[in-house]
Amino acid sequence: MPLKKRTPSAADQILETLEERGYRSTAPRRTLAAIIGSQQRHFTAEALRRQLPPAIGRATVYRTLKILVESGVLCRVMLEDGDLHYQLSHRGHHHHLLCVHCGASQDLTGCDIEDVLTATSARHGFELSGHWLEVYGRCRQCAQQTPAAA
Amino acid sequence: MPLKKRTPSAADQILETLEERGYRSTAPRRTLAAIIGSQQRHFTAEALRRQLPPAIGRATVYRTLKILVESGVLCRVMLEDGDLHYQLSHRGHHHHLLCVHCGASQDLTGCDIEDVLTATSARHGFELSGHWLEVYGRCRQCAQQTPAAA
DNA sequence: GCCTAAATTGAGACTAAATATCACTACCTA
DNA sequence: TAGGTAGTGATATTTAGTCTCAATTTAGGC
Repeated sequence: MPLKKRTPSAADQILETLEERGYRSTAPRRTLAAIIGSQQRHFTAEALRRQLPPAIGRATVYRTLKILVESGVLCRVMLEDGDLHYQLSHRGHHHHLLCVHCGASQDLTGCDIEDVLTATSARHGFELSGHWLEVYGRCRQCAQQTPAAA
Repeated sequence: MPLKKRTPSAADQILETLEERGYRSTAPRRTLAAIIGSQQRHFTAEALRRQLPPAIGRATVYRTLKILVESGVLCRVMLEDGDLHYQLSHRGHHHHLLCVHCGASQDLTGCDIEDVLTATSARHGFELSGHWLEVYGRCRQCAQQTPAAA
């Protein structure tokens, strides 16, 4: 890839991806990109909207989120309570280790779960086409801070 | 399996579990149990409600479903499109193989996924507490009927 | 810079799923 | 069979999201 003057911010990268995909660069999208790029955690659509200037309509938020998920910029995270959140994706198929204590999330890639799944499904005569996995627990830090029970 | 005087119906088993847990046997619950016991597939709360006499209020349906999930009678199934369904649980922690073609679901137990998960999480310093896995694909029958593509 | 077609936007109506409230009712045990 | 309590259901409300459509904005050719 070509050398850039400075490391592109997350927001820049988001806008770039949209452009590559033929989406126009608009003011609302630039705002969205900036706010999304600044998120430290996974977030819900509504939580995001609350951080946005009210001039940006609900429809735009949901439309943009959908586009960003399709484009691989964001991925959807299902919390233990069924809440659907979003977070910046680090590309490719992966799963999340979600800390139920502090809310941090860590990507889980290159693991052998896929293989196990394929094999197990085959045993059941199933032709695997996809799966959804979320793993809940406590991250290293939280586990240390609150030793045994919750 | 042991021979019983008569096999208790699914509905009976549901009511029994509720009683064990200290819930009262009421007319609405008996109706619910009968209908739930007769389901051939996973179902949504609203689909269930449509099969119920309209005299049974929405609140009762949702309340009862919640109780039944807590009691382990039902388990929640997340469909690929994000729809939350319920189905009779065969006890214990398990996952589902969901056929995206015919909607059938098959339990996935005694597989080695848990071990892989535990090991992988540990590598990340994670203390695993739970996970959610749904597997999508096509069951043996559907795979045979529609050979290659969808 | 100007112009236009096409993409995008946002207000707001609408839907669907689910929860909350609360007066009333039915259960069941003493 | 009386009475305290669990349970119920009508209804309002919340939440999360989609849809519509007129008005606006953008990209790109001139």
